[in-house]
Amino acid sequence: MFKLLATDPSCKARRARLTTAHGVIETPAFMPVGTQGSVKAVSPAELRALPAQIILGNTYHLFVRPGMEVMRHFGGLHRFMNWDGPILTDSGGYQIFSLAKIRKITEEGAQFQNHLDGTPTFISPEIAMEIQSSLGSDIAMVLDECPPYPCEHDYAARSLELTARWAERCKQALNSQPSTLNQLTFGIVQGGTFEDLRRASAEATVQIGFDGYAIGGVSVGEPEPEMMHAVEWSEPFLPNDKPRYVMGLGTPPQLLELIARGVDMFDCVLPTRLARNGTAFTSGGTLNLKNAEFTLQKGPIEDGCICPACREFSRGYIRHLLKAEEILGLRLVTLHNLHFYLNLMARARQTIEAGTFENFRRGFVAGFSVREAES
RNA sequence: GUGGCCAUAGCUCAAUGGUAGAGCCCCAGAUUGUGGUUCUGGCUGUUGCGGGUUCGAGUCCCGUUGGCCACC
Repeated sequence: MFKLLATDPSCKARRARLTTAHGVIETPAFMPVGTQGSVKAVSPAELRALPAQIILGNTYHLFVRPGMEVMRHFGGLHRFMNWDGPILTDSGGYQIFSLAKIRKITEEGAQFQNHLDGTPTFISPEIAMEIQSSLGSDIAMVLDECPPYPCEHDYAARSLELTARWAERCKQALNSQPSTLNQLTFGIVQGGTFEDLRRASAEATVQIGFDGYAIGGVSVGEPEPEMMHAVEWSEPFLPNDKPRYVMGLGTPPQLLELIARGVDMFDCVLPTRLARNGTAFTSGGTLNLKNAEFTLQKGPIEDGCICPACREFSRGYIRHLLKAEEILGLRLVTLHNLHFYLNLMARARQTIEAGTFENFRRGFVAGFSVREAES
């Protein structure tokens, strides 16, 4: 169930509410990534406190480890990891891109030599749906092929057609699985960086009919303008009354730019991954907290921030933890970065409701670049 | 006291008598449906000290200082 609550008068930004089996998601929403049944370095209790509304899991990764026998034994991913909120599971399509060296694509599906021990691992559209059903996913993603950048028009065209045929098979598989009645399923638009192919892919995916639509095949190495075009060329052909989800994005300014282009949902590893490498997000841009300039700084990562790291600890202490490779360091920066992303979405929701989103977006984007411009 | 081995970047160590290097540390940068990873740059030297041989010495010779080992 997806309900539009407000739209911005001067851009395509939407304020909406998506209802899933494990709860409601207020959009625009950011979804922390928990590939292996864990948002790296933080507990479900900490996620709830941030507050995260929904998290991601990954079909491919959970399929190879711990495997579906374990998952079914524990009654699904929610119970296994003790997260009772909504979970969206990526289908493994991205691994077709990221693990390109160890997989082969056929009409039937994707054959991997799994990345842990080389065991042959086959994921078809039907298997992807079955796995996500076993995981107890609230939002399942169809299996797609995510082609790399650059990608020739001809390959992108054949790829999106394969993705559409796989989407159709996912839909058929769902219809024969009564256990997935409470599960939402999203289709995925591909089409590379080509306007005609983005439209063709969007129309083909909408034709099949899903509970929501993702725009995939972005953040695969293309320049930012190409990425924005890929979204702009897909969005007009997606129904207004279904959620739109751009997969794998992005930086804080990118999220606001994409919200302005009509996107409702995001996931991205940047806040969690960069945190583990010592980079913190602030309204002025990113800080590499390992840098020597922070050694003696007593203030928080960001003034006024109410996250667990900023409430209690100084930049200098967190820098020390990071340099000393103390686990607490990357936990604190992860909590801060996730709070930053989630708070950014909360402010987007507030300003869309208030009709001031465009003003907020312009101000934030300008402020975020200040630091980069100075250096 | 005698004999032997050793001494090169902050650390651990390379370098036929022929432009003193590597790894780690340190200082920066990259990272977008996961990558605590990895990658890319950068800084760093009276080769313990003093002589000598040589066109040329980290390298060979003499002395000296310090460390380690063995033996009286």
